[in-house]
Amino acid sequence: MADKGSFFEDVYDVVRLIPEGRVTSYGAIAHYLGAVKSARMVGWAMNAAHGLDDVPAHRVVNRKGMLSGKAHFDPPEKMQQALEEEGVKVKDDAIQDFTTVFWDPSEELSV
DNA sequence: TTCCTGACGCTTG
DNA sequence: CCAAGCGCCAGGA
Repeated sequence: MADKGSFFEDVYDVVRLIPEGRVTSYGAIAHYLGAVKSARMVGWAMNAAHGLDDVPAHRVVNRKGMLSGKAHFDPPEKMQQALEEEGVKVKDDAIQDFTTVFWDPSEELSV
């Protein structure tokens, strides 16, 4: 968060702070960054995070809890697998108990 | 420099 | 209630 070279770095930082077994939505991250209307930018940032192994993109889903970006992973199935490994139940490319495992940066990071 | 596309989200029909 | 369209910001060609 200190060095904000680009909007992406901010996103990466927040995603990296996502605790294990928890997930968040693009909109939540965008909201935390102050770009509520730019949820798409968050997703875009994740696209650039492709080469970053420090960014657990598999913990980021859309507001419905669906693994929308699953198709963008190296092995698409790895996203669901990684989530289940952390204790997150996934069914039909959708996170179960999404509201329970949901992690809001604005709440946990207390702005 | 201009046009198009894109891991989303909300409002309206 | 379900489905479709529009809005937004930024990067790449």
